Amino acid sequence: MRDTSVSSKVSILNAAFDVLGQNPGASLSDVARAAGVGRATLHRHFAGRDDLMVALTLQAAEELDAAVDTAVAGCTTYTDGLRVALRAMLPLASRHMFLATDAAQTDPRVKEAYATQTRALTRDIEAARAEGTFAADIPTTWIVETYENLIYAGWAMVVAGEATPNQAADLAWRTFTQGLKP
Amino acid sequence: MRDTSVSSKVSILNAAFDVLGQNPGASLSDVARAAGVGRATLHRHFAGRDDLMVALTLQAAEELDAAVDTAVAGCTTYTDGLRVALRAMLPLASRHMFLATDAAQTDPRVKEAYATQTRALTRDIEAARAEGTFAADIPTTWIVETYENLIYAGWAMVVAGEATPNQAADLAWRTFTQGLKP
DNA sequence: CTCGCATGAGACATATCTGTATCGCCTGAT
DNA sequence: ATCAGGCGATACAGATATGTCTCATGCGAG
Repeated sequence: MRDTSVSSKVSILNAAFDVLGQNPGASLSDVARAAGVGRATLHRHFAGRDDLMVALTLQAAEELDAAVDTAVAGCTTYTDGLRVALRAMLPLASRHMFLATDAAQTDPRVKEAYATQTRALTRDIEAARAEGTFAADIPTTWIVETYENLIYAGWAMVVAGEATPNQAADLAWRTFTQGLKP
Repeated sequence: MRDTSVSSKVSILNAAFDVLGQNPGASLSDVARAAGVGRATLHRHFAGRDDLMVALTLQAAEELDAAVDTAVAGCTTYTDGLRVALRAMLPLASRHMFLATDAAQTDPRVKEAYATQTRALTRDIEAARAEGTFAADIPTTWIVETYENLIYAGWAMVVAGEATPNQAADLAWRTFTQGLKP
């Protein structure tokens, strides 16, 4: 078998991340054109829009897992793990948004991937809390919410050209722990 | 003139905030049904989807302005103004999102409303910075980004039933200024 | 060189959305 | 009571998206 099939499938997924990320209502024709493949080829690899959305979401989850796992490999504390995970996740923020999208949320695999992701983050935050990183009277759910939204904020800075990914990650982590006061 | 016309127009706008806020790709039939009016009536009040989006965005901007203006009336410092403005904006977060949507961004009135909103927030943050509220080495653009994202985070807490609007606003403001550390 | 297979282009049918027009009904004003 | 105007329901046409199928092409494996 030629390897063009896997190649075009990857092209479609990458183009779909771009096109559907910027405009979730874009047509599959737009996605196929952006991928440089025929519309029929897209339908050969994905049954339809829903199938494509599920594939995108699962790949986003996979990429996030891989990036975070690699990044936190050398960390000795959970707090430091959160710091480097934020740095690793920030450039993938636009893909991470697919996880939170309701679109493919009905698929059981997607639901499981999202739940696993949230559960892992919650667990690490609880562990970091035990290390004394967070105030005792702040709910864990708020910490999770803050963590994710600061990642988006950082990525917005990068997209706006106001910061490099690492600068944005440092700003986000500093704000996460200390806030903006002098 | 009977007042039913303004009534149904308001119904449509409110339903559109809900329906299109939750699913931007929803059809105008869905909006009309949620508003409890016929599809034809929707077209009588709004020329089409674009027109409706513009109306939603302008009303969101207007509501935000009014809420913030009322809230900050008695504030003596810009820093305190930011604090109470956050509290006032948080319950309107789902409508504020329409301002950031690219959908109606081509309309000049929408562009102006969005630019005015951002400019006012930037100005107030600069003024609060002069009051010593923010560290000198943090860019104003990042402060703006953080402010808006913490509002969304707070609203997410409210939607999830994890906090009341005021509790969420307090958490957001505390995180904004001091971060999450003990 | 020849064959297999994925692909691109395009035809085709179907479904949904959209915008417009029409008609009868009902409500509230006079 | 009468009347004007807003409304719901419905029909209709055009546009777009979607899913399926066919056919010729080109590239690589054997």
